[in-house]
Amino acid sequence: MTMEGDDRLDAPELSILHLDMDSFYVAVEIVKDPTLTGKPVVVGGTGTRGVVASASYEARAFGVRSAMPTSRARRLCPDAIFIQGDHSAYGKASEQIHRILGSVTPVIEPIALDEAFLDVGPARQLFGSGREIAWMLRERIQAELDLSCSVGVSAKKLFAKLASEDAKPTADRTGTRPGSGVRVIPADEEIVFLHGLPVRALWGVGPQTFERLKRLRVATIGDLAALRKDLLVSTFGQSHGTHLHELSHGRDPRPVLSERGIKSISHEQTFATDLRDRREIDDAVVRLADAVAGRLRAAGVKAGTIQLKLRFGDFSTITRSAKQPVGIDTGPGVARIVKQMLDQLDCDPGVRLLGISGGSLHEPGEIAVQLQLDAVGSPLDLGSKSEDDPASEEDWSSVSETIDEIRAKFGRDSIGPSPAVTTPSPGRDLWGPARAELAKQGPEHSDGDGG
DNA sequence: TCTGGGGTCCTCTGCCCT
DNA sequence: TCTGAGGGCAGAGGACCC
Repeated sequence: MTMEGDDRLDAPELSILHLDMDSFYVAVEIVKDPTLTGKPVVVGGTGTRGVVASASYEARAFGVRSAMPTSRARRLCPDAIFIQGDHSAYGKASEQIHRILGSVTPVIEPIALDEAFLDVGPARQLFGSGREIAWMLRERIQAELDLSCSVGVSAKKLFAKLASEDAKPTADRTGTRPGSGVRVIPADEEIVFLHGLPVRALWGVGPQTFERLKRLRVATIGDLAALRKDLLVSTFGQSHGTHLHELSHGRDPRPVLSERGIKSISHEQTFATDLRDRREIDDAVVRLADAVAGRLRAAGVKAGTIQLKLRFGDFSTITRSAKQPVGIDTGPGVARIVKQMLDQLDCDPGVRLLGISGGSLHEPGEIAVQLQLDAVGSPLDLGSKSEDDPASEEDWSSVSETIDEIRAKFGRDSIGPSPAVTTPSPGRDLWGPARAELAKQGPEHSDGDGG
């Protein structure tokens, strides 16, 4: 089905697809409640400190954007319908989307719940050109899930990503306009397309880099390409400078990677009001540690490093991390390490956000324990076990297994350390302080399925 | 205007060792 | 024994992505 007179759009090298769902969270909410169709809808934290996770195009027409504080979104669009969000529903929709994608190619690189790169090179014989596969996927997702997406097609990830953005619907003060749905960028159009775009469109140019580029009088990617590589390297460092230089010239050799192992697992929570009482902070530590540990066990890994993140009332943020002699995957183990780090810090200014992350992940037994000649009094000295001894992690492991079994049967919040039971443990279905506010209302509002 | 949550990667800095 | 240079490593923080 080649478009007449333009075989370039079906060239065999155009096999990299970037699929991006259109205002995904809102779209899923509309499937759940079709009466929301055509209305300004905002998904995100509904508390005083939340931000917008996704906005319908009707809301975007009022200037509402992702990552915008919800308080501002409310001012811009007072009539918008604000929804806390239901991450489990988004996860299920994402699984269904990936099932459809997987029926076409096994080479899928998930970027987020609503976004993925695909290499459809091997699928061309069965399903046609990259452009034809893009339309087919788009139509199937619309027909089977009632969700809309935009697809970019190119020979490189860089252009596939920019093309999907170009194919998206748009919204501004003058109203909303549908996008093309699929955009193909053939090889001979790459540079013209690229150099006309604002430099902010480039992958890796965030607010900070954008400000520094502005000072170099760079507005478009074409302007960036005109700069010498050594200037970019001296301004942004070897890695980032080279990256910008290469991308600005359309060079992007990155393959679509279907296997991307997780490197860390984290949970963080912004509190409705800053915490000053150490007991309240410890309760939050226990909840977050329990959530992180649960996910570590679910992933079948242990953490070799535990990281603590604190954001204070003035928005200043610090991190502390501690390497562990033994892999950690239990809530009490994680909590003990974090509390030790907290003991060294001054929380008096008030803790706005607390985060816990497990890194240096490895399978149980993969690494292990760092051998020490002087084992007596070391973490390996099992003869001197105590609450604060990392070796007691072993004791908690069997308890944690039992907890996991009970949760599998009766729900996530059916059992856990007391702060995690009375307050829903952080999950992925609420944003921001709204969760904490909900938690304050009592256990009957727990988002688990009870027990 | 007032800034979420989850994750990755990079740079800088300080410490330790040779 | 002391000192400085340089490499390796880990911790902390920043920037970016969705």
